[in-house]
Amino acid sequence: MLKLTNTLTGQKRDFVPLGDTVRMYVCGPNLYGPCHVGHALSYVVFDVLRRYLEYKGYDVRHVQNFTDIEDRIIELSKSERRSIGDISEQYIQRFLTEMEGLNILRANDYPRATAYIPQMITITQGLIDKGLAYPTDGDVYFRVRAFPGYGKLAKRSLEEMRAGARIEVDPRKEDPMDFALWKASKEAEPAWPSPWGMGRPGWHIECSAMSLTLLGEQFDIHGGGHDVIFPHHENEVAQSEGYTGLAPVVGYWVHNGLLRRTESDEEKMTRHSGNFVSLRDALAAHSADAIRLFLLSAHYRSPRAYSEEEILSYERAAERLRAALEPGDAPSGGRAVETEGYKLRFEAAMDDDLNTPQAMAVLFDLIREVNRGKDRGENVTDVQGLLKELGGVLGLTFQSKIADSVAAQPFVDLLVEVRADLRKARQFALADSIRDRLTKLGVALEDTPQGTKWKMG
RNA sequence: GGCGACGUAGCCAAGUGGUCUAAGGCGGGGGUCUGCAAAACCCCUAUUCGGCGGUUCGAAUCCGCCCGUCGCCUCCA
Repeated sequence: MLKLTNTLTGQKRDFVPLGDTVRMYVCGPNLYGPCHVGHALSYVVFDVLRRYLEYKGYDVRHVQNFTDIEDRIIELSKSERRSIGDISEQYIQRFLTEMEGLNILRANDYPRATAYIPQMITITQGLIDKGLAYPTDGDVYFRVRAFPGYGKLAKRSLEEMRAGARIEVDPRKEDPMDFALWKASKEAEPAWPSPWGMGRPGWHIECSAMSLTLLGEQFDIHGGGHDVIFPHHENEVAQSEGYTGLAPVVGYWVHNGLLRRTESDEEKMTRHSGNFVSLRDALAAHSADAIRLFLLSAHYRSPRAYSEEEILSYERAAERLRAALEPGDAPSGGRAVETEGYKLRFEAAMDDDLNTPQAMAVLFDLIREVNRGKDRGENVTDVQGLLKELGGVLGLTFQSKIADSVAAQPFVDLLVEVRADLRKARQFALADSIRDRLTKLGVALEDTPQGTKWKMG
């Protein structure tokens, strides 16, 4: 039985979906810039959650939003004199390419905020009607003190938050913690007609509108980074539960820990500070498997530091994984290796709030089992099958980053053949010299009883 | 200042009351195999879990204090 930690209750509990299909909403990116590895951590974590749910036999409906209307996109649009649609389209394409590069499964829906303006207006009006929101000068604010549970997700009282407020208080707000559902449009900004005049939505309302529309008034999982608990998700709870009168809106709030840029930096990655490693750069330098193994090597709720060196160490581990899946040359039908125990261990680890470090340990034990079986001349197809299946739950591709250069292939083959003749003639000095030179060029040779194998990378 | 996490080998990281003289990865050392390598396999690499006290028959795991680090407190995955 899968257990998940719910941020709202702070407790790890059995995962029981509300219906036949698991409904999962994951906070997606603001489209004002490229994604970084911190985003990748979050999306990989929820990709693994989805894959594991599907492995366990659930149907999963996975929705991830695109925020295409927000202060920063508007700023960018002004400074670059491009339309919001143009900018968001560019970053959506880049996002999808990078997700594919990381082997993250496509969500069932990628709703864009601007496509849900009518729903946001409906919810906003509904909250006004219930006395949970009030319009002022074309803005509409949520009235936090009218919502009794405000602060329950972030586990903070209104008093505590008011005391720590570090932003100048807008005098039109009834309470400093009241937040905008709708903002009156300023000059030269995108705007939509509403009962309160031309304007645009606040940031938080989009997720309420899209999740309620696409997943229903109550759904199973809502994911995102730890930094988005307050105010974003806190406000979403207030909006959604305030509007529908149903609680909880989300069965399991799941939040991943944040990624820092480096050990020495001691600061989380953020785009606005420029303190980040772009996902594109990471993908250019490393295989998807190495990046995924690195991101999954700590529990998803732990904060991490990005480390090239560490990813490189997982590059080697990923290479062992690939090698283990190469067919053994033992006659088929030999003694098969027992696999059931490994499968159970893997499931027990994943059931325990997605303990991916432990699940990875099972994978590495399986690799050893495969290699041992190969050495003994046993039939390892079953173990390899399990390794591939469980690795697949973690979204591993078993592909190396650098595809062997097709053009160079015949020349390498030629050198390897020449070297084989030299070895036969016991001309070892020359043979070794060829091997050394090839090694320096990035071609690794391996002499096996079946002949010499080589690979690039 | 308030709230919440965390501190385990050279590095990363699981484990949260007895099976822990602590998983797994990377790195390092030795061995088997090999013409020599590589890969693979085998063995070794924390009697100890930030420090000091306490609870308990028993603590890395619970409690208290201290030291250090991080996150949130309307930009944020």
